[in-house]
Amino acid sequence: MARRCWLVKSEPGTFSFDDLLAEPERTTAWDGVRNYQARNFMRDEMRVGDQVLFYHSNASPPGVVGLAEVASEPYPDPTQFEPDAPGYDPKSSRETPRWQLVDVRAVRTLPRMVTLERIKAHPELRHMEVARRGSRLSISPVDPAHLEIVLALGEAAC
DNA sequence: GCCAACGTTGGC
DNA sequence: GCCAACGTTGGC
Repeated sequence: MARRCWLVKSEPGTFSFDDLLAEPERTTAWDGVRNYQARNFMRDEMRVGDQVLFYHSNASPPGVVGLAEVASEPYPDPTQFEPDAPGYDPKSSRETPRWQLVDVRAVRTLPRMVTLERIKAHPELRHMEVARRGSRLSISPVDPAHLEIVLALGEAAC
């Protein structure tokens, strides 16, 4: 099966790529996603080993800062059952959980972050979901060729 | 902090 | 099923 590539957004003030590196096994459950399209990607299409671009949103500047990978099969997001969690969903039940997630593991920090500005200025990368005006999707599929370009741009001498 | 874009909710 | 109101995202 062809390898799939993804981009996930995170606000560095909430959870940065350095925070991910600091986790045990450099891995965390990608919890709190409450958007059906993003959930469907995790539940139906992500596979262990898929490459993931880690994007800092609401940052200055915003951009891709690291490479990660999918590190688990999908499973129910435990925070949907926790009344005190921001992602608590009273309409979900343990019998038929509404929200699924995967684990994400850090692979490496990019020597040079690839800013949204550079992505938008690139003749091919400008077609990425994250470059779309008004794009709010927190998990999006990435063309493998685009991922390779982003990684190349993220090398120090480029 | 502003505000455009977008998703969700709920009245009808 | 429509759509206005509302809340959130996220660039700037």
